[in-house]
Amino acid sequence: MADSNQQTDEMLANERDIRARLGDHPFDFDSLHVISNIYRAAATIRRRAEREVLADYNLSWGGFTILWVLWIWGEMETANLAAECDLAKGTLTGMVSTLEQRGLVERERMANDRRRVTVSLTDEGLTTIEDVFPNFNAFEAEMSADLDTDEKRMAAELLRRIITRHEG
Amino acid sequence: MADSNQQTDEMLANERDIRARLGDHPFDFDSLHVISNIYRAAATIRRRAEREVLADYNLSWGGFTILWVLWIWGEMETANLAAECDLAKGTLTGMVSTLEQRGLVERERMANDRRRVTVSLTDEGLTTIEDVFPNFNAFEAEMSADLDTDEKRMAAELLRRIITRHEG
DNA sequence: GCCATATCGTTCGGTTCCAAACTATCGCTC
DNA sequence: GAGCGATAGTTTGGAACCGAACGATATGGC
Repeated sequence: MADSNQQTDEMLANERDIRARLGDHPFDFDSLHVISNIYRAAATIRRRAEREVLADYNLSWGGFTILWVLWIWGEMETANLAAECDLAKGTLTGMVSTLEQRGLVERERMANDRRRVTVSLTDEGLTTIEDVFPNFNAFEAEMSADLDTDEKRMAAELLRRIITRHEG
Repeated sequence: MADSNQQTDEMLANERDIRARLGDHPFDFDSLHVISNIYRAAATIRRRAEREVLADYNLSWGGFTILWVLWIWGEMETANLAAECDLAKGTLTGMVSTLEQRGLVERERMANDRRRVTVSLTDEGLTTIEDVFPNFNAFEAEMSADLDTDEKRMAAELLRRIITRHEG
């Protein structure tokens, strides 16, 4: 009992010390909150998407993204596909292999440059993404339902400024 | 050459088909762009943070987050720490073990309930996070440097609305 | 033509992460 | 006070992911 109180006292003292320590320095809390909220929102979105939408189709976030990009852009070289999906090329190789084994995409080595490989949707891949995407888009709408249209566009624009500054 | 043109033609035709297919349905592009930009921004931020800031201290994003949370909040039970770090509790176990082996945090089984475990910073963990955090915060500022203060607060608020709706 | 260099995709080793199964402990009920 | 749900942390199995090293192919200079 006395032990437990002592623990609590120590904890409170610790917290005061720590807050004082943080207060000492002119940290940039506005930047901190933007960055940490971006990360937390992304993690929440991904977990929920995989559980509530993609699990029904046995797709991971990355697998879905690959199908989506191939759907929008058509046949693509591996390097471009990796860039578009925002994945390391080594990561992409494995995931494309998985999708290929499941018959959703196919690889083809280019005739004029044998180093290059293109990836494209199979018929089954096409029907899959056509099936998944409406559900995924409904999920996206639900996730952002507390924002009105202007706010969504604002958020997208602010994020775009962060992304493009640091990718280009 | 004719082969290459044929490929290009096929690709263009594919793209037209696909765009037409997308155009057929009333998809919610505003929601789509918010969600995909959140995810892409988060991935960019994490990769750069790990490479440019955390690698010097041999910390992963998750490891850094644990140290940071313990710094701010002091000694915490495992379950609360997992929630605060936005990690599955099983994930936390492994990462705390790693940090413990490196002498940055320590575990203690609670006396009044032997199931519970508290985690806290060691002295070395404290000096580490005191050393890392200013650099990390500078990195956060750099990542969001194209946003002015109002825009940062706006972005943080919009993201908070997405997070809280779907975590609470 | 031939070697040096650059550029593809893949492979490899390691970490992060989750969900589900498991173990140990607690608290409640009879 | 013995059993039986509930709860806390750990273990397990597997996927995703990165960076670096690798092998194969193309290209340019000599």
